Formats: sequence, structure tokens, C-alpha cells
Amino acid sequence: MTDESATVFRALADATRRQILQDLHAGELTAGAIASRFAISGPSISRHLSILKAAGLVAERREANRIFYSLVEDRLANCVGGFLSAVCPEQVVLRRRRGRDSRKAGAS
Amino acid sequence: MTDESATVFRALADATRRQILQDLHAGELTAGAIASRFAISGPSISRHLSILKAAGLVAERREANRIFYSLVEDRLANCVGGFLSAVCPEQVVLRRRRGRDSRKAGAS
DNA sequence: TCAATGGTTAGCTATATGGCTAAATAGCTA
DNA sequence: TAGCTATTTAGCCATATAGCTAACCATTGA
Repeated sequence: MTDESATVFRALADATRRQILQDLHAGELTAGAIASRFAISGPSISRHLSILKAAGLVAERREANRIFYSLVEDRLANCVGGFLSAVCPEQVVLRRRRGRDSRKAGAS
Repeated sequence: MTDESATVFRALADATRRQILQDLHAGELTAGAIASRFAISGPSISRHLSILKAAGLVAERREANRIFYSLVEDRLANCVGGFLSAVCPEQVVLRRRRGRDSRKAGAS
């Protein structure tokens, strides 16, 4: 919890990974489908996906011989939105957080 | 505009820089005052500040022989909040953006 | 069991990053 | 001008990052 968001911000530092997250907003995609959207090699995309997964920003689901990746919106919203709330709370509003600390979010 | 937020996300990738931004939320600070909060050398902090400045996340103001740094909240909110709005709009709300598209923000 | 497809892991290279110390610059004050 | 404080710039070093190709699992289907 303390500094655990570091992996998230590190993951967001790369433009390809940010684009992957954006692409996943429309719905889950296979690794191959994701790779086909970029001009870089499959293995490189695979590594990007593993970084996103390690950061908790995506989840994977295996079906037959392909792997579907999907966005973990809560994770992104909580980490990044949490940071924004700490640095410029006047400009951003987090919608009620779901999950582990939903009961603490009693503020107006 | 296009991919100009890259410098912002790159700047946010480092924990020291995120902490500096957070510290600046309380008000402007001199480079020395900022440096004294960390266990790393002054020159290193100076470089972090130049990266934040290049990203447009902080502004500097010279007074006598010290330099005061201050947070540029709009920049942070627009870049990062803009990304969140694109990836997980259901979870985050951007309060009215000031500046270039303020007239489009007719919401309450 | 073999081959084909979809992905990942290994190993390599080049560049970027972040930290340090030493030296330079900026702005006072004597 | 000299000297002092505040901060940045210049080099240097070690590690991290991102890309590539080649090789290795995993799953399905003949």
C-alpha cells in the first residue's frame, strides 16, 4: 500500500503500455491482437503485458491457446486517482472506490 | 498536444519526483528546502526539478539567490486526469479544466 | 506423436535513468 | 574585489529499460 503504486507509475511511463491500457478500455483482447496494433515485435509486447500485469493493471484469462488481457480499472483509478487526489484534489474527483477500502470512503 | 504528455508520465515514474509534487501542494518551496527533505544530494534534486519543470509540472520563481518552485496543478490534472478519463472514465471525474477548452466545460 | 498456432522466456545490445562529486554560475554583502 | 550562500551544470558510473532474434512452452488437431 505504502509505495506499492511505484510499479503502476513505472508501468505508465511507457507510451506503448499506456496505449495498450487505452485499447483495453473497449474490452479484452488477445496478446496477438494487441501486438498487431503496434509496429514492435511480439516478444516486446509480451514483456509490456507482463509489466502491466505485474503492476496489477491488467488481468489475463486463458482460452484455448490464446490469452485474453483485460483492464483492471480499479487499480488504475485507485493508484493514479489517489495520487491526483493528494496533489491536486481541487481538480479531480475520484468516484467512490470499490473494493478493499470502500468502507473508508465515507466522505462527501 | 498529441503525445506531449509523455514527458509528464516519464516525470511521474520516479518516486522522488512524485513526492516533490506532493510536497509542493502545500505551497512553493525553495530548491534547498526541497532537497533537505530527501536523503539524496542537492544536484540530484536539482535534476529532478529540471525534469519536472521540463514536463511543465512545476514553475520556478527567482528571489534573491534562491529559487522557489511551485506546482502547476492544471498541467498535472489535464495530462493525468485526461488519461484516466480515456481509460477509466467511469471511475474518475475531472473538475472543469481551465485553459484551452474551458468554454467547452459547461458542466456544473 | 507430429505439426501448427499463439505466447512467453532467454540472451543480447543500445540507450536512458538516477545517483554521486567537483566545478561553475547567480546573487548578495562586505 | 573577495567571499559567502544557493543552485545548477559537467562528468562519471552503475543499473534499468526497451527493442530485437532465437529458442522454448502450451494447446489444439491430424
